Amino acid sequence: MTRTSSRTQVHSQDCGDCPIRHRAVCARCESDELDRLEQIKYYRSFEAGQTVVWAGDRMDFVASVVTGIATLSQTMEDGRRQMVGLLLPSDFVGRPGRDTSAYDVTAATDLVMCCFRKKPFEDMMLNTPHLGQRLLEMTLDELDAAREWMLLLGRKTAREKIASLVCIIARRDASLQLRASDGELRFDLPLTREAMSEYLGLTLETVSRQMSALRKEGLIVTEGKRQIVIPDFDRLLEETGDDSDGGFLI
Amino acid sequence: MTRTSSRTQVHSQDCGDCPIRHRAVCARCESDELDRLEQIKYYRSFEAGQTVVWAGDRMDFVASVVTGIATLSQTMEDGRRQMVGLLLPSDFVGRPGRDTSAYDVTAATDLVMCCFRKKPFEDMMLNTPHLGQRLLEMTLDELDAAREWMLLLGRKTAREKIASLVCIIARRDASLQLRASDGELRFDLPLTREAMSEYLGLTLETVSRQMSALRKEGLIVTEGKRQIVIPDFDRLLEETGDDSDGGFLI
DNA sequence: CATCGTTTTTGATCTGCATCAATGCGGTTG
DNA sequence: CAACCGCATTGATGCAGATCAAAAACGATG
Repeated sequence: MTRTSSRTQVHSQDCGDCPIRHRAVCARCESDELDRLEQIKYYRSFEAGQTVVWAGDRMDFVASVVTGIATLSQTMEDGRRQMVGLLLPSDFVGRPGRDTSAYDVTAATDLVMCCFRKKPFEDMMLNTPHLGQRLLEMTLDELDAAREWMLLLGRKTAREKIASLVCIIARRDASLQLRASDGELRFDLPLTREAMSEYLGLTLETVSRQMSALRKEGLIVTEGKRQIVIPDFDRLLEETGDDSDGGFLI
Repeated sequence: MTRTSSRTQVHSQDCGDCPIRHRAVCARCESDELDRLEQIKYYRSFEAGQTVVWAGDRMDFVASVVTGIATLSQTMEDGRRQMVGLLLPSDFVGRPGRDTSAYDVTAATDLVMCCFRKKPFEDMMLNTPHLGQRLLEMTLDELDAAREWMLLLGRKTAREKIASLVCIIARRDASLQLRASDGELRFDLPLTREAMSEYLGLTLETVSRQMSALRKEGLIVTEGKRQIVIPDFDRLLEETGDDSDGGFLI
């Protein structure tokens, strides 16, 4: 299966404070529309751990992540939590046409979001076709990501889940990072063990144990608090259970 | 959390052979666009068990389910399978802007699909805003469903998974079925134990055992091959682990 | 109606991950 | 520097669901 997700291709052209992430598309929008966007946008900052909105709360804006990481999570009555969205810079939050959040939105790291009041944003969508088209494309990408995630949750072992997550972060982060000549890959893993466990449908103890196992086997190296080095990306990939081709790497 | 999914509201207005499912929206499209749609559409039938397309295969059409049930599945190298989409009549298949299928598409029951050659369909999307808007809305609904599904896969027990699936099918099917006066709900469960296990991330043995357990406790009654009766829907709902309000029932 | 293939049920056993519990490790604060 | 806090690691044990295996139910077919 060759999965040429447009997510990856677009990523290198991101513009953090553009609501629709893809500079090439924005440039095609009429300039007065862009001006109007400028007028209705504002920034909000959050500290790591803070909640942006709770599931069920009124949410009268849509937004895109400028810097940091936000998560979407669902919680069951008894407290069991499952992350259902991981938002990196340039990712979009919020659903046009709905006025309450369906998920807890949380700042996993210090976070800056670029917000747009929802009503004006929706109005603009009506007469700016590119906006809707771009949003559709992004939503389809997210749906693909969600389905990949479902395979992970439903069928992968703990070890495969961990390897997959590390590879996913590495891929999404790597465009911004340097890659050493020998294929070594160095980047930040900005999630706590607990956040990782919520992403993977595991307990944090299992996450910790499996991280230790991968470390002992030399598949990953941890440097300091959150910095991670992957000496051989392809070898780690083999632990994910995914198709070896994968369609695209980095 | 009140989840007023537009999926449910729209459902009662479905038109099976309309590509975009919602008659009220279609009616707003200019009639010559509708005519052109008519010209490029054609029907395909499949028997239960047949594969519509394999992951990675060329897919030069988009389609909507007319009758029957189709599934989207991902397969790992060693054969582990996870269902990632369950398509009932009026649901949409295929991604504009991608020419290979990312998933195995399979007929879970006898199936009729209404297909549109992709190129003309994409052309038409460009100058029929409503088409894109409707598609965006449907994709957002699917994303919400996928995220609900992720919670099920990552955090629910086998028992909760089974109860959830039965309730999901009951809800989606129920609009077409009769509901007895005493709150009893009778409908078809058109999935094999294996298909259920692929949906839920379980083995078919576990599915069978948990179905038996629910049957013994009187939460469900099976009549003949695939007919299911839920004597008390609310009581079954309590077994799903979901918020008791749920936002919307049936 | 007997036979056969498919699907489902049930049983016995095993195991991967959860659970419960304690210890370690920086980083921050008084 | 000591005390403390949040986070991570490691250990001991239990259990839900997987696995392996067999029998039963059901429908189709000659």
